[in-house]
Parts: sequence; C-alpha cells; structure tokens
Amino acid sequence: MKVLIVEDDPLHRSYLHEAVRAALPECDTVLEAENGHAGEVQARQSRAEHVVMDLQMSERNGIEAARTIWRERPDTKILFWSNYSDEAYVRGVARIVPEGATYGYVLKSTSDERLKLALRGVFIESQCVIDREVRGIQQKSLGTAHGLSDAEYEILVDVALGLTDKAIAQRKKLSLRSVQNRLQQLYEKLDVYDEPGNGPEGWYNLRMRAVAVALLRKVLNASALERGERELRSARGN
Amino acid sequence: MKVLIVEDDPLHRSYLHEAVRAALPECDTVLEAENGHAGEVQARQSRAEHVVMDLQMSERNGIEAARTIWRERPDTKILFWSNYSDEAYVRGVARIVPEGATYGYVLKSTSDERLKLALRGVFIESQCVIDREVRGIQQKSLGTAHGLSDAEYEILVDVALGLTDKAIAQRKKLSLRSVQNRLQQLYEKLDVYDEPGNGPEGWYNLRMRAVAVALLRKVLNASALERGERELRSARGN
DNA sequence: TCTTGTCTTGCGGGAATCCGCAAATTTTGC
DNA sequence: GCAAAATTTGCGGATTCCCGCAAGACAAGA
Repeated sequence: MKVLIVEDDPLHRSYLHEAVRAALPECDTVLEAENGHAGEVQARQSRAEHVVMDLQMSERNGIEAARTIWRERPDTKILFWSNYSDEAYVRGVARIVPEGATYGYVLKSTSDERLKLALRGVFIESQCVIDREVRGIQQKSLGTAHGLSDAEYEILVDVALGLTDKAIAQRKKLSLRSVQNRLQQLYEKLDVYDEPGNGPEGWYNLRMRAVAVALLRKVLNASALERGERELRSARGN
Repeated sequence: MKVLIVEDDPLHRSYLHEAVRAALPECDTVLEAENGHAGEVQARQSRAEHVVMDLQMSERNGIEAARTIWRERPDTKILFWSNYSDEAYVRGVARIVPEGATYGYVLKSTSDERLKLALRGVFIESQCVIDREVRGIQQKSLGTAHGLSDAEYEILVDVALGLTDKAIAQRKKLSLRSVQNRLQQLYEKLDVYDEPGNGPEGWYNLRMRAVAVALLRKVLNASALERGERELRSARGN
C-alpha cells in the first residue's frame, strides 16, 4: 500500500509522514510532494491510491490538484488536511468529489488520535471522515436561512470577479433581469442592507458590500477567486 | 534576556522554540503564546522586549497584536515570521512600526541559518532584517508604476468594504469628485480597463474589478479587510 | 512674480446599478 | 392532469457610478 503526501510546509510534511507510519503499518511506501502540481505528477507516476492533501498551497492548491487526480482515477481516496474550514474550501471540495468517492476532511488542529482515526477510516475502511467543525460548516451552508444555493454562489463568484450584470447574463445564459433577481436574493441572504438609524442610508454599494461580507464570513476566499478567474480566462480564450 | 513566541501552529511553535534556544544562548527564558490576544497579555505581564510573531493567526492576527505591544512599549524588538509576503501584510506591518523601532520580517520558508541570523540581528544587534523577497515586495509597492500611494490604498480599502463614493467622501473629508478621481487612478494602476478586442467592452464593473485584481495580486487580503471593517465599525459607533 | 505641476472641486451626461410591478414560463406537489 | 409555487423575463424609473472638461487651490522652482 502506497500513500502520497501533498503538503508544502516541511514541518507539517514530516509530521504527517510520522503519523502515516504510525497509523498505517500496512503501508510500505510513503511519497511526498511539496505542492499541488508536483502532487499531480507523483500521483500519476506512482499510481498511489491514497493521498493526504493540504488545501492552501502556493503553485497549485489542493482543490485543483485533487480534481485532476480524481479525474484520472476517481477511486483514489483523498484525505484533506487543512488549517481552515472556510465555507469556500468546504464548498470547493464538495464540488469536485466524484460520485461515490471516499474522502475525508480534517483540520490541522485535531489531535494525533483523531488524525490517526481519519487515516484508517478513509484509507482502510473506505469511510468518509469529516471533522466535526467542518461538518458544521457544511450544514450551515445548506441551511436555507443564510446558506447560499449553488446558483447564488455562482453569481457571487462572477460578481466578485468584477463582471457586469450584462456579462454575467451572457455567461450564464440568463436575462439581465434574472441576474439582478439573483443578486437581490444575495443581498438579502448576506444582509447587506444598512438598517435605518445606523447613519444615513446609502452608505453601501450593495454589489461591493455583498462581496466584502462574503469575504469576511469566509463564504468566499482568495482561493475561490483564483479558481473563478482561471475559469473565466479559459472560457474567454476558447 | 526573555523571548516571547507568538504562533498558533504547535509544530511551528516548537520549531521556533528550538531555533531561539540554538541561536540565542544569552536567552534564559522562552515564553509562548498561541494567538495574538494571548501574546499581548503575555508581553504585558512578562515585559518581554523580544518577540517573534506570526502574522495570520485566528483570534487576533499578528499585526493587531504587534500594534498594541508597540503602543505600550515602542522599543520592543519584533521579528515577524510569516508564511507569505503579501503586499497587504508588508504594508500592514510598515503602517504600525513606530519611529526608530527595530524589527524584522522573514518568511517561514527561509533556511535555519537565515532565521538564526535574523534572530541575532534583530534581538542582539538591533538591526532591521528584512528577507530578500519581502524587500522586493516593499520596493515594488513604492514604485510609482504599479505601486499605490497611501491615499490610493486607503480608498481601495474603503471601496472594498463596500462603501459608496459619497460615504467615502464624507469619511475622508473630500468632495465626491475627488474620491472619483482617486478611483480612476486606481483603475489605471490596477489596469482594470478591458482592452478592446478581448470580447465586447463593458465586461467589467470597474469598481468591483479593481478589488478583485487587488485581491488576486495580494495587494489586499482578508486580513486587511478585517482590519478595515473593524476601523469602520469603531468609527461608526463613536 | 510668473510658471509649472499636482491636487481638488463643480458640472453635466452616458451607462450601469438597484428594484417595484406584472406577465410569461417552468417546476413542484398532489 | 392541474393548481400552487417558484423562476424567469420585460418595462420603467430613481439612483449611483464613470469620466471628460474646465476652473480654482496650493506648493515648488526659476
């Protein structure tokens, strides 16, 4: 059994290496890669079916890397090991998990014991192991109260990239007014309307404020923006 | 001699602890804090004059913590030790360094040797030690070509927070048109005008696109946004 | 003093936004 | 198969943004 570790921080990498050795005696080979791109190459060459992957890496982040790995071998078991549980990350991972694939998502702040359990659970028992806190974010993002639907989230990304309503309408094949409707839903869910009494009204540019709030709440993050920008550019130059 | 380490990652914290022990035999006490807030408290209680500080921590980030520490004792020597050299961080640090204070800024990816040199340089020799790469960012942010002036940067933050032109004008005590002028400078420097030929014109909402570009280039980051938001709220409720 | 350059401000208009209203269309539930 | 609910779309307008143009304000320098 082979395990591939994709992690850019040397300290965390060697810690993970130790943890894998300790938790998985049946593992005979541990490979390492120091960024997403190297990880893809390694996974392809070594045919490793078990991957521990950091999200947030320079060069190429974990979500991108996981997506190409899964595209080539959808039965690869991937355990995401991340510092943060930003809704943007959770959503990003959920978007790329293939049908029926087994994966895990644990935070770097979890105990050695729980990391061990996750390693065995995902790699040996083929269970999906999601950290408690991550699970909470997942739930929240589905709740209709504050949670954004996929449609709303996509609009949010387009807006955040700086596209005009017209451009979004064209991209999403919708009428101008529909895009604006979606935007209004966003404004309500993100609660960007300045309540009267809190200074004069009209303090906020709603479009910009919505993005700011999404960033502050980690519904969006830099990684999601970069992903969107790449997609935008590739769609442009088709 | 006392050294305070403020770092939320346990692995990095113990690594730093070792590095300090090895580089500074004249140091008899090493204290640790696991987030910015605890760091402030520790610094106050222990009167440590030498601090190694991570930027990007939850609870309270390094820039905030450093600012309050320096406000209480401006002669404290602080070595910033960070994963990234985002222009937003570099700018954030530069904004809070007191007159004549000595500090350093090294990346976590530097070698043990250079970390050691930085520790001795800042704490013993009272030199300012700035990593090569960080220095590069500093220079670039000053170059008039793409670099934003402080005035432009402040407008950028206000826009990113979602304020309207009118609100910014009021906040900054400028006329509406002056704010819009500053915005136009921003648009030019961030190069948000879609060149003709690249699809139909009017793809971009300039205001939003400027912020998106700033985020993608790391001129802005989530930390800077949070700082801005806090200032905004405190200014509101005065 | 006069010039030159930078910064600020006002005016005006074209374009984009935000959004209420209502009809048309699709989806959902039974 | 049909009615209720949700979504999409068009229209019109108030507001805001974006920006060219030009007139003051201010500082530096010859």
